[in-house]
Amino acid sequence: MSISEIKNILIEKGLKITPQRISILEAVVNLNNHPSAENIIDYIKRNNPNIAIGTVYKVLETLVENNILVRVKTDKDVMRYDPVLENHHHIYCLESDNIMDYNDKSLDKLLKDYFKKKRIKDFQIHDIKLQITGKFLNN
Amino acid sequence: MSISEIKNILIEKGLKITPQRISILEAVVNLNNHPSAENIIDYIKRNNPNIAIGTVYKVLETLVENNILVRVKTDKDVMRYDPVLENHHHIYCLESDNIMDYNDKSLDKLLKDYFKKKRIKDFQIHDIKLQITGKFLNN
DNA sequence: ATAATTGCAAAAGCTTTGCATGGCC
DNA sequence: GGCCATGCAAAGCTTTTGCAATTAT
Repeated sequence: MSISEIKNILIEKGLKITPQRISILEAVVNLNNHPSAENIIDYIKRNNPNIAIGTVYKVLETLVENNILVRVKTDKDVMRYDPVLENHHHIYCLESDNIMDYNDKSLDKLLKDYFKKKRIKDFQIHDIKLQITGKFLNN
Repeated sequence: MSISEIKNILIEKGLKITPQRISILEAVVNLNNHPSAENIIDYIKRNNPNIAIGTVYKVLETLVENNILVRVKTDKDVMRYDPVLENHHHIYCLESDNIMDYNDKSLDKLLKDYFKKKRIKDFQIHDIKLQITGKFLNN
């Protein structure tokens, strides 16, 4: 994702464009691995050593509020961040901190059809995400 | 769940039976709402004001290690705990911190059949949990 | 111009840790 | 009796907060 695409995302949401916001969003997209705040800070500091930790947290908060990122929680204790691209599921590795995206249109359709028929009482479903846990083979 | 059932769970796992472990496990089961450590401490202190916070965390750790409890992932920043009864899914309320259990055998079968046919490359699925988010109506 | 954002440092959670004391088997 | 669990308090981490200085529109 290019810088101008990132700028467009910010503009669309009516957010001011700042170098910090650009590099943070760029980091999350480029790291592409559901980074924690710490991962993001490390990544940015490689090229731009002057970014305040507080700023990173504030920017992440803003991006989550504006639906540009979502928080992903793991069994461990650190918050991780994911770009909102489209609805997708997550694969959690039992043996490492790896989180992989899982996209599967036909699964989504299956679930959609299933819950169209089978309603949950007094509940309006907004969305459904799968947490798939397991092991990667032969790595 | 009775105290003797709770004791049996501990015995089965070869864990020593202590009043603290019993009341913590009892709290998680009775609260029945995916309590946080804080919720558990509050609940226990009603009847037994002398329990150390550190102990609660240590016991929770032990219970998770022994597969008696699992940690529940939320977008917020607090860890919550859930008894391991059977595989079940979670309904997250968008408007409150409520997490509800969702059991659905036919859904489980659907998913099992689906992933029997559709494999994920180089990955062995251990289990699949749904995170259903949405709103409760007319409450 | 002015309203929003950043940087910095301090503080605020939640959770973990170390060690002496006490309790379970 | 021996070993494991508990209590307590301190420390550790991640995240949040307040405010002055800076920057984007």
